Amino acid sequence: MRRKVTLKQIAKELDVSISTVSKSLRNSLEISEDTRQKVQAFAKLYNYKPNNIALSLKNRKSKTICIIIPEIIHHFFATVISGVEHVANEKGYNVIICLTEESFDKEVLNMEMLANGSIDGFIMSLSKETQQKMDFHHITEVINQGMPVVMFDRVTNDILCDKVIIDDNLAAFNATQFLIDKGFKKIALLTTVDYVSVGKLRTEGYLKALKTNDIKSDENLILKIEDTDNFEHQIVKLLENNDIDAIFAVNEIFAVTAIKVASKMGKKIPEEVSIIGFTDGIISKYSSPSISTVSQNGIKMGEKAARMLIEKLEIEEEDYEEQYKTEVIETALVERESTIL
Amino acid sequence: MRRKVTLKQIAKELDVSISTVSKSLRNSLEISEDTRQKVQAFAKLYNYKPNNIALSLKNRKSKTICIIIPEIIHHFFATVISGVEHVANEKGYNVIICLTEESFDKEVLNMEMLANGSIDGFIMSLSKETQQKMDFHHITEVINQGMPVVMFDRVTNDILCDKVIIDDNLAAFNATQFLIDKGFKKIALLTTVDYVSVGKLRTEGYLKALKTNDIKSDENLILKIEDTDNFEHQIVKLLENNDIDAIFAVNEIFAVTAIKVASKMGKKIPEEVSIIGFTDGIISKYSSPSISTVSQNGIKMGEKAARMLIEKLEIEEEDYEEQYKTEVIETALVERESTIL
DNA sequence: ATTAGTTGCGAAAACGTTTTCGTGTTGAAA
DNA sequence: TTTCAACACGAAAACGTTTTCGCAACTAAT
Repeated sequence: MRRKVTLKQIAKELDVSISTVSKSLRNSLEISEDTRQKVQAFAKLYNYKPNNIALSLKNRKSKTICIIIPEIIHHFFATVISGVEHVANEKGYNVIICLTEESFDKEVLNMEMLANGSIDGFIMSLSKETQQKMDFHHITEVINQGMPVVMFDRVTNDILCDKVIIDDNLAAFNATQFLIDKGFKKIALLTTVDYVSVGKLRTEGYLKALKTNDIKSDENLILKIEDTDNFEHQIVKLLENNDIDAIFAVNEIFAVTAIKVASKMGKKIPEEVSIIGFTDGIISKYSSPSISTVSQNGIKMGEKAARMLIEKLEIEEEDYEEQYKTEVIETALVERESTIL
Repeated sequence: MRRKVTLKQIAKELDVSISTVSKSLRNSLEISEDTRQKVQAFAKLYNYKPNNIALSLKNRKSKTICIIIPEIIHHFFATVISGVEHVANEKGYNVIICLTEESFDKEVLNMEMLANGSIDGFIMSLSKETQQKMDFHHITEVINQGMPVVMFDRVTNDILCDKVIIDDNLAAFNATQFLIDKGFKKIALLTTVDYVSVGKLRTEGYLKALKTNDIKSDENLILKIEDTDNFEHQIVKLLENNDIDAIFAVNEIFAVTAIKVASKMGKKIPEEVSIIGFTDGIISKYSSPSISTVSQNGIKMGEKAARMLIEKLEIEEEDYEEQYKTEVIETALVERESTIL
């Protein structure tokens, strides 16, 4: 169990200075061919690798970025991480992940912990609690310190920074229009409470589609689910009390649960009720029937976010100009069994 | 956009030495009440936070651990991360994730990149390619440098280190026995190729259960799936050519695919074929019918692994004794619709 | 033989901490 | 008045790098 070898040790061993060793290893022309070879051979033998921490301190950058997400269990977030990791690796960056578990405090804590030199920038999606509180001081603070932040998916207009989103409103509009085009009129909406930014936007898209097609929206057909633990009975009620053609759900879980509930009530899918979901994850793919859905490409979002962040990081100080972009990732409608009659 | 304030700057501003500032902030008794208060007030005002990198360099530990997994998209691995993250956070550690995408080279690269001071220890699950190659030199090297490694799930006997596993053999035995107890005799097995350690163990458990119950194992009922992209037709053949009672699948994807295929062939589940899977993820839960499964608690595995690693990290050098444990996490059989007649 | 230019290397600073040790000042005891 | 503690603080080393600068020694040109 030998400890890692350092420049100092090599220098001592070969009876030269630390500078000489360092320069030799970086192939500096200052050093004679002879010494260079000697040092390099020795370094190779002892498997010398420069200490990253020391480099980080010297260069004042850690070549590490942090991605903060609410839950890793959600397939969508996992795909985003995957995209981030991919680009980061390619560019020589490491990725630290932090999970907020939808808690404001954990979000703040994580950012404060890491904003002290450990990382060069953040990629983040807001926790529910943060969105509810509308308290973004921790993010402002980090940005003020000159650390770039890229937000994705769950973003806020209150913060000026780069963002990667999908057009939730439009995607929801399209999904609803898709159902309308199939001839459905009584379309239910399973959505979240309004403070979840994407939920709200998707609800608006749904309403817009109805309006555009002169269909009166019906309060009774809209279910805003707050507690994601136990909402089956709410769906049961919705289906019992209304004569429904189709359902648009703003996420996979809502969609697949609707299928389960409807099936149990004896309603055939898609024959009696068509269903379309949001987020193209494994649930939609493997459900029976498989679920038509708005596909939001998490990998692409992650890749884009990472590219934007790293670009900001590698800009020279003097060339820096404060300018923020919001990139919109295309969504697509994936049709599967749940809407094919 | 002011840069982070350092001890040096505070010292200059207040016209004291760096030492005095440092000591004041750490409430050293050496410093007079007066100066202490002055410094602390100033530090608070400027929101001073010590630079983590500098601390890491000084203390020669980064308070960061790395988890290396093949794919984050797999729900099981995501749950493990979640467990690791939880414990790590609790103990004041950060978590870096690395994805190998089942590639040996990426696994080696990741470990080499981080083993140079960036992190204090590894938690890892082997990539498929590594298991196939049986080349573990990168892991040995890291361990020889005195860096603790904890392996989980996909482990190898060739490396001496702490491990967290489930008893794959026993769990598979139990699952098979469960089917046998229900009266099934023609039980098919959907498994992986043998070099995937857990696949092999589960296959052995299945075979043992058959043997124990004096059921002759039948080559034709065992499907070893290599290419996970396109194996539906193999399952179709299996079902067509054999009269099968039940299926034991070594993962969720195989299980849910079997259900889909069987349903399409007009076989009712569970009435005509019972199915039991492995890994209690969202697919099993939300599938229709929902899938009975061997639940391996990823969160617990992650937590355990993190605890073991951190314990090793915080042991004093002198008290260190080389001793490795292998912890076995309990599995449970979760019965759902796919086996309830 | 003096000067100028090259070559090869080392000293030292810097990144931001913590900590050990030393030192000057004060007040009290001898 | 001398001596000694106690007190309050600063200098410097250390963690492991990279890089700038300076300085010898040598070569070549005048």
